Amino acid sequence: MNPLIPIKSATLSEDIAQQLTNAIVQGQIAQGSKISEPELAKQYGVSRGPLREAIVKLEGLGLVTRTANVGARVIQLNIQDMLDTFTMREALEGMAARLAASNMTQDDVLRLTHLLDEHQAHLDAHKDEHYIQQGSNDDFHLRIIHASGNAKLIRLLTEELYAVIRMYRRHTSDQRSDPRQALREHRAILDAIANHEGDLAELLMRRHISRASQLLKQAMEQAVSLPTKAGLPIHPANQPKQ
Amino acid sequence: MNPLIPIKSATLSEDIAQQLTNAIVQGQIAQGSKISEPELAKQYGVSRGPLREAIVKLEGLGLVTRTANVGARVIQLNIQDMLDTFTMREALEGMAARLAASNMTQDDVLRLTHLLDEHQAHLDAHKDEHYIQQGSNDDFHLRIIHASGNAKLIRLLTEELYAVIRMYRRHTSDQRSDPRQALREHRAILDAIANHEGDLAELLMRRHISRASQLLKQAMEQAVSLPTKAGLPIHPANQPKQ
DNA sequence: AAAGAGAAAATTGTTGACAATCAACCTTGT
DNA sequence: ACAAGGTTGATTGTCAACAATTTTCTCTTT
Repeated sequence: MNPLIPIKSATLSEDIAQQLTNAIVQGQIAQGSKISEPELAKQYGVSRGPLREAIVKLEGLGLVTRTANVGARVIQLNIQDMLDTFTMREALEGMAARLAASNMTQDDVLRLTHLLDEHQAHLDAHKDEHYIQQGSNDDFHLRIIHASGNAKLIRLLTEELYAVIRMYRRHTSDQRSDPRQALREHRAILDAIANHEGDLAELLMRRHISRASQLLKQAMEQAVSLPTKAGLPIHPANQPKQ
Repeated sequence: MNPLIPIKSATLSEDIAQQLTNAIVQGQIAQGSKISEPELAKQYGVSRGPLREAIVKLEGLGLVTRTANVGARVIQLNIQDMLDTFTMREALEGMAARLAASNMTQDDVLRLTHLLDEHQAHLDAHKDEHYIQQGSNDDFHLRIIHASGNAKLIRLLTEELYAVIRMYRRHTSDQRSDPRQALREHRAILDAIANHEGDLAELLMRRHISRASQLLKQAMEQAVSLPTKAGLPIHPANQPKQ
């Protein structure tokens, strides 16, 4: 289905890790399903060596769990884990906002303001399309994170945690999220940063993420009470255990 | 030098990862030195397969950096990375303290109080031996972290970050750290938790860690101005590049 | 003698085969 | 009929050899 498509990086194992990550985040490999090494190896046209390395990496990213002599399974999204993850995100992105308030120059702030203006314009033009907003929502957060100037923090948030976060957002079609409210909150955060008010920036970022987490929670609670949603097919053979 | 010693876990790769982690944290493998797959494989008496998996895991832990077709090197400790790491720790353990303030029962608090009393007694008995205090210092922090009840936070702090943190503490013999002061701060944090004052507990934990980070920074600044310290041997063949 | 190009050695990336473990099925006994 | 035990099949863990890339050394040239 996905036999060695586009991006060729230096090593096969990196490629596979990338592709597997995307496949899992986008739900092409169902959550809770088993990862069969021979099957995937054949599918991607590589041997089991690089594939195993990729799986080990995914385990580090928290996308799969491995048990010795049994194999790897894609994680099963659930409310508690989501809340736990977003609480961590609160702490980390809150700190990022605080640091950004110290680091960002007038120019940086101006560029971010323009970005938010674009979001506003885009919002006015396309009244309903929430999903496109998703990407720009990320944009703002990623900019703040990078503006923190903390290399370790950047790596943790953008390379290790974001895969799971995106997975949660993607699999729960949070239609209830209000892009205009989010934009207002973004502006408030940016204001605090522009005034170098680290405390306030952190507080606002935390509230912003906390609110998003509550919305996601409601969406997930509604989802479980509903029949299995489309887009989340569970193949009989891959069914989660127990 | 370390050919397959004690702990046998389910899989070779896990063993090796564990042993390599210890060897790096304890400085038996010098920072900045190259990791030779054939050499280590022979040393541990395994083939290169499991060894490579272990190295991939260590890369996830941030203990080594890998470059394609070149190999892995142990990280090189430096002040900036230390500060970045401890800033993250501030955010995360601060949040852990806040959560602990909500979660811990009267009994939990009592048990932790006893632990701190033991530390006090130990301190009174052995006036000077800082290094033993190190372990008990960890104890307190680990207890708080676990008391947070946030599984993701626990995993991140205790399994992914602590190796590097321990490495920083071990390699910079921070004799300037004052165990009694640390103990006082621990008591203050615990007080806040006992009173369910999340805000205060977070604030105090942050200050506590920030202070430790400043002390470490001073120790590292002093260390670099000194000749190569004993316990950090750099073999000619393993010398860091450039 | 120094610098650069080229060849040789060593190391990493990848593969396919073998060994060990687990899961499912079948058989057997009560 | 059901439970327990063993057997078969498949999957994971490990190994040793091959391919590709990098590094080192040597030889040539200026």
